[in-house]
Amino acid sequence: MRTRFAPSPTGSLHVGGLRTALYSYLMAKQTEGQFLLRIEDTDQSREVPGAVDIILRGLHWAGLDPDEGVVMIEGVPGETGNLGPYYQSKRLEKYRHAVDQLVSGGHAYPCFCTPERLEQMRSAQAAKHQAPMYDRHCLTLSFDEVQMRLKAGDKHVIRMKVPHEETITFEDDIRGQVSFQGKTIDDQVLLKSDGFPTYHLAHVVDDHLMGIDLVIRGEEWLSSLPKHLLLFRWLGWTAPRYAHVPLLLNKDKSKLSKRQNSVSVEEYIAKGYLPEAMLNFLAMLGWNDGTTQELFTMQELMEKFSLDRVQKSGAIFDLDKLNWLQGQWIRKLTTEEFSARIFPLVINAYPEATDDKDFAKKAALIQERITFFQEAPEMLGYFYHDPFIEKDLVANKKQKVTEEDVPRYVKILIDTLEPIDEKDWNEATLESVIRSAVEKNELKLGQLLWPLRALLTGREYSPGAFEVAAALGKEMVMKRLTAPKMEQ
RNA sequence: GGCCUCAUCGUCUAUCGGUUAGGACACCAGGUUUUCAUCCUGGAAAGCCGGGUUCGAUUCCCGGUGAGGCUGCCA
Repeated sequence: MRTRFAPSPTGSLHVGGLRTALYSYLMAKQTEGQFLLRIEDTDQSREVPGAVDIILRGLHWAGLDPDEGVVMIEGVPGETGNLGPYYQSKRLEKYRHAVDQLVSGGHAYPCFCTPERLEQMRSAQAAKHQAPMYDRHCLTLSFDEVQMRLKAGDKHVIRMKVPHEETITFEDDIRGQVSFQGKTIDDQVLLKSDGFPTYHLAHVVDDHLMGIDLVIRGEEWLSSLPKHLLLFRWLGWTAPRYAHVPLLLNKDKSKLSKRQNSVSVEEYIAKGYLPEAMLNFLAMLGWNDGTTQELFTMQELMEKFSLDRVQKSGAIFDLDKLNWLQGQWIRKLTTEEFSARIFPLVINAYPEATDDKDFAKKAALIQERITFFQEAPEMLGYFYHDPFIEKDLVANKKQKVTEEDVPRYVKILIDTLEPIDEKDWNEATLESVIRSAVEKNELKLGQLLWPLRALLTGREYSPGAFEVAAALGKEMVMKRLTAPKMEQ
């Protein structure tokens, strides 16, 4: 099966687009088919330089590299495949050819109406509570007049001539049977006056010529599907199958928008989301495998995904769930992977960490404690510089450590830890000696551990006291206990 | 306004006529040999409304209501 993703180069890759790309990719891969990328750059006014690069990089990040069409070649956007070009702006003659065929078949006609006239017409229709539709004014022009104006080079568009008496019925892979009455369908512009096609024409021509047999796209396209089907029929082509996926929604249930959400994949990449988490999240928004499984790898998605289990209603883009997934996937990384991922961030903040042979050990301590790699430097800072200790931090009511107790507890800690030999300095030893000190002094464990941890890290929360002390080494621990950098 | 689509906990969803309507996120409570996090246990939380079909409807049909999408020489 051949599927495609066909975004417009408007500057960013939309998460909704990434989801349809994912579904398309999965459908292609399940059947060992191809997943293509085509760039829909037919609106010159909306084009943004560098946009294709962004799209390609986003897809690559997600692991959805296209097999054919516009692809990254040695780091720059290029094209591969023999059904190109894969940029619509380079396919103008193909659209022109299709349009000629439609016009000569009587299914399309030139329209010379000015934007001003169209606007007037629409507001008049609105005033009468009528659906705004082209009134077919230019269809009343005589053959000779049309020829004359064409020859004179009058500005015009080509519109499709929708049969009003017909009802168009079709089968959508997600929604089932849907039908439209011809009289409610507008005579869509197919070719703009600048010679570029509109989406409708370009989609039909390209998806036919590129051999696409399943089109997966957002629900916002459902109402223009009858137009597309008409075009396929008039051109004598077999239409592909269609699957209109439910929309991604804002909290207020409107179509996911920039105003209310981060909608571009680049933003999520920058925030440090794992592609695994994003893909998992996107797959689950509107699809499930029928079991209670929540975590899916790309491999599992490839095996289990199916359109008939895709939801019909829109899904709110719930960041809480994404973040939970992110945490799950962070924890699934091996210690080595996790460590390698946070290393550059940490040495950027603490160059001292560069030569730290035990970095991976420290990294392991925080893997269960963070959701984003970016949190790592902050969580590891005290390993690389002596923290300032706020007075209020060491005394802690809940741990039954009063300000007056602190000196005594610290002394117990020093007396307990000092005798330990450097080579016995590890979590197990630390735990056992501190436990016996607790017993001997009739204290609660927290009464020693809280001040210890606080003095070592300077933080309200961190990995456990034993772990931190072990990782820090005896020298540093003793230094921080005996001469803490107190902050008043 | 017209056309189209959709409708189960706050959110994502399971259920293919018979269930104490299940799971997950979020939330609340408790536990997990100090904190935070993780993890575990428990709790609260849903079939939009009205008809019909049926022995029996969340499930099938109709109507209403609500929500969304489209209604551009944008995609």
